[in-house]
Amino acid sequence: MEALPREFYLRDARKVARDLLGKLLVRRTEQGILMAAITEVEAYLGVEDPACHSYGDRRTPRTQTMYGLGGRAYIYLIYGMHHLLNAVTGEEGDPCAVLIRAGNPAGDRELLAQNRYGKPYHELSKAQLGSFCDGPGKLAKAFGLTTEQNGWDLCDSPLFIAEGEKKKIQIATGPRIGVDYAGEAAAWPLNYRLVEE
DNA sequence: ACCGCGATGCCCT
DNA sequence: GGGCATCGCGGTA
Repeated sequence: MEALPREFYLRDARKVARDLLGKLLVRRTEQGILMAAITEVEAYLGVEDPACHSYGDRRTPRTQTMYGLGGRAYIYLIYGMHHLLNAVTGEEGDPCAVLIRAGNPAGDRELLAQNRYGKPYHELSKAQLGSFCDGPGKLAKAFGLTTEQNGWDLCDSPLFIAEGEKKKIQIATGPRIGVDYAGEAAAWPLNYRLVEE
């Protein structure tokens, strides 16, 4: 399993977002490997996007990672308790990113289950099985991600994104979630999700 | 099913 | 000191 190359990320965030659907998010740990197929993402378009943390060229300690070269992981804490994972896109100095909002667990689920619910996979309820990684906070939790991994290079670290199943997919777009404060920009069709067949 | 709300800490003004 | 790229619970149907 191989990480997507740097060039994948050095493009418009909207293109990267679409192309991330169906790809495999992977984390290697000493205990094993964690995987999920990406099913929902959102593009954040940098200094001219009122919903983006870097809107208006806000260079702060938090947004520093977004200003770096595309392909790094931008992870931050929200609401005092949830971590959110983004892939930085574009060239250095162009602070855009794609938020990974949801995925389907893949491969061995044991480590994901342990991180997410503190229980072995076979003890999970039906409801728990169905809401494993269906939100950005849940996904980060299942993968054990915190600000400790902020800045990790998705092209050269144990956290990366790999090619998924090659099959035809259908993509639905919509408004971005939870950014009403951004006014009209919240309605920009920058949320992308896989349509279930 | 859907709705409302509280949790909780860090960032930025 | 205000607000946040969320989640899960407990209420009402």
